[in-house]
Amino acid sequence: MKSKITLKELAKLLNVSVSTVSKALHDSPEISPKTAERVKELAKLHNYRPNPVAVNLKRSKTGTIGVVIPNISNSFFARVLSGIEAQAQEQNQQVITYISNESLEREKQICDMLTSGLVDGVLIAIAEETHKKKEYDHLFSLVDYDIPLVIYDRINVEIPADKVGVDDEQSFYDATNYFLERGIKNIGIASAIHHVGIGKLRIKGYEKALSSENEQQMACSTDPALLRSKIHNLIANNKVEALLCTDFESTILATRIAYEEKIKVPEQLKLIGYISKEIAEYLTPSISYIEQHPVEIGSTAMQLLNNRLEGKYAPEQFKESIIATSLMHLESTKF
Amino acid sequence: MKSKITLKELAKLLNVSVSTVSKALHDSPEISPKTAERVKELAKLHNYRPNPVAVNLKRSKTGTIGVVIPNISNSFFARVLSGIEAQAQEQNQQVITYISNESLEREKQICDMLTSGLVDGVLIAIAEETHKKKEYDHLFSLVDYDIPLVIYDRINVEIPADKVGVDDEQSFYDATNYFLERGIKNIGIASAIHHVGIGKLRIKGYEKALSSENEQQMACSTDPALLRSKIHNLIANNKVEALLCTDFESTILATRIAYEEKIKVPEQLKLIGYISKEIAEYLTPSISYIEQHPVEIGSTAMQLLNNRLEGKYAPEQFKESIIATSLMHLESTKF
DNA sequence: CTGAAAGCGCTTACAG
DNA sequence: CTGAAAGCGCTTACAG
Repeated sequence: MKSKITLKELAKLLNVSVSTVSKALHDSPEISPKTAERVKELAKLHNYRPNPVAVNLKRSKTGTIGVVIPNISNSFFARVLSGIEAQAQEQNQQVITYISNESLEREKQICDMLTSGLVDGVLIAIAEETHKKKEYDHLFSLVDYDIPLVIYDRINVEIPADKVGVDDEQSFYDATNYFLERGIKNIGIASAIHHVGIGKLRIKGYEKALSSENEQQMACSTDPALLRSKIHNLIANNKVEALLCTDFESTILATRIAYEEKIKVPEQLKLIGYISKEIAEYLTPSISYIEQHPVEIGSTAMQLLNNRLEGKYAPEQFKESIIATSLMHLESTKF
Repeated sequence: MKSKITLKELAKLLNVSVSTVSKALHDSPEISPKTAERVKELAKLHNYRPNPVAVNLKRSKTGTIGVVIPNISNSFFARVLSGIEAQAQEQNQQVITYISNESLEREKQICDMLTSGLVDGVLIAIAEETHKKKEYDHLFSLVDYDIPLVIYDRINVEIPADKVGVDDEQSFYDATNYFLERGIKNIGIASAIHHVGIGKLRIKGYEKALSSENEQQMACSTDPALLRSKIHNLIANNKVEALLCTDFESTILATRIAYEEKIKVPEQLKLIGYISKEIAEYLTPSISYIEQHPVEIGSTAMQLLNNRLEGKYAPEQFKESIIATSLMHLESTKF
C-alpha cells in the first residue's frame, strides 16, 4: 500500500519549500546541485509522481484526446484506433474512446460531453446516420468551442477541420485497370453504398478506367434481397469475369453466392472486395481486397491533431491528408 | 468562438461570490430561490460547464478508468471494449484505452503510467506473453498503489483482483454433448492452445463429456505446419465426424483444410469453432461457434469496477463473475 | 442567505 | 539559491 506522496509531503520531509522541490524535480537552474540531489533522491525513494490532474489544471489542458468511433466491431475502425493509440502514446497523450454505434443521437451526446472540456482535441469518424441526415450542428459546436477537430475516414463533408481520408476513386481505378491489363473485359461492380459519397467515388474510379468498348455492369441496391438477386444475375449468368465490390456487404454477398452456386473463384470469377484484412484472409478462398491502411490513417490523424494543438498550422487553414490504398492479392485474383 | 466561462467570471457578472454561484448551481438549500434563479439563468445563457479537471482535482479522483486490451483487431476484444464503453457512459466515467499488443514490455509501460494517478481504476486482459512468462509484478504494483483492478477474459491467475471470465470447461462439455446426443461418436479436438489455461479447460470439458466408449482424437500443436498436418490427418481420413476447435487458429485451419480437400461441411464433417461472430458468420459455410458474449463481459467488468470504486465490496475480498457461453448454430453443424 | 477562506496538487514569476 | 505568494477552477465547512 504505497499511497501516493505529494510535493508538499516531500517538502516537509526535506525541510524545504514546495517550490524548491518542484523546481529541483524540473532541473531548474535556480536550484543548487546539492539540494537538487537530495530532492531527487527522496523523490525516487518514495517513487514520487506528479498528480497528472493537478498538472493539467495548472496547464489548462487535459492531456487527453477524444476518439469517436462509429462501430468498433468493424476491424477497420479497430485498427484505426490502434494507430491512434500508438501515436498518442508517443506524444504522451491519453486516448478516451467513445463509440457512437453509427447513431446520430449518440454522436450528439458525445459531442456535447466533449465540449465540456474533457479533452484537448477530437478525432472523429462521422456516423452513417449523421451523414444520411446531414446534421452536422454538433460538430460545428466543437469548432465553436475551439476544440481542434480531425475528421477521419468519412471526410466528404464541409466542416472546417483537418481531415484524413482515403483515395476512394483511385483505388477502384487501379483495381479496374488491374483486370483490364490482364485482358479481362467484362468487369462488374457490386455495391450496397452506391448512393453515398465513398460509394460514388469508387464507382467513378471504375467508370473512368473502363474504355468505351467495355460495358458497365452494375449490381447496386441498398436492399439486401435485391442486391443479392442482382449480383446473382451478374455472376451466375457469366456476365462478368471479374467483380469489384465497393463495400463489406456486397463482398460477402458475392462470395456467398459464388459458394452456393458453385462458381469457382478465381477460376470462373475473380473478386476484389473492400473488406478488412481480418476477414479477407480467412474466407475460403481468401478474397483480394483493397487495403486502406487503417493504422496509418489513425496515426496520421493523431499527428495532425497534435500539430494543430501545438499551433504548427495556421488557424482557419485546414489540412487534408489522403492515404493511398493498396490492392492486396489473395486467392480470389489468381491468374 | 464561445470560450469557456468560469465560475469566477459568472460571479463577477452577477455581483455575487464564487461560492454562491457554485452552491446555486448545485441546488444547495443555503441559497435563496431568487439568487439561484438568477445564477442558473446566466449560467445557461453562457452555457456554463464546470471544468472537469478542476472538479476532479477537488474530488481527488480522475473520473476515468483505464482499459488495457491485448489486441484490438481481435473482434472479441473490440466488443468487450464496446460493452465497457457503454456501461462507463451510464456511470459517467471516461474510458482511456491502452493496447498492449500482447506484449509484456508494453503492458509494463502501461501499468507504470497507470500507477501515476491517471485513472481511478483499471480493467485488463493480460497479454499472452505475460501469461507465458508468468511475470505479474507490474500488476501487483497496481494493487500496491491501491488502484482497483478488474481482470477480464484471461482470469486464470493468482492476483488479488476482481475477475470476469467465461466458463471454458462447460462450453466444451456442452458442445461435445451436443454431438453425442445426436448420435455422433467420433468427435475430435483441434487446438493450438492446448498448453495454456483456457485451452486445457476446454479440452477438459470435452474429455468429461466423452464416455469410455468414445475415443479421444486430438490434433494439438503450437506449430502451424504440424497442427495443419494433424488436423488433416483427422479430417481427411474420416477419423472424425465432428471437430471442436479450441481457438481461432485451429478453427480457420480446419475450415481451410476442409475447403482444400473438398470435404463437405457439414455433410461430411461438422465443425464448431471458438471464433468471433464477425468471422464465423461470413465464412462459407458459416461456422457454428461458441459465443462468449463479449459485450456482457465488458459491461460486467465495468460494473464490478464501479461497485469496487464505490466501496460496495469488502476490501481484500474479491468477486469472480463467470459469464455463461452459448453455442451458436450456423451452417457447419446442420444435421 | 451570502461570502471569505482553505484546500485539492501542482507551477512559476517574483522577492529576498 | 530559497521560499512566499498567486493562481489553475472548483467545492465546502465555517463565519457572519
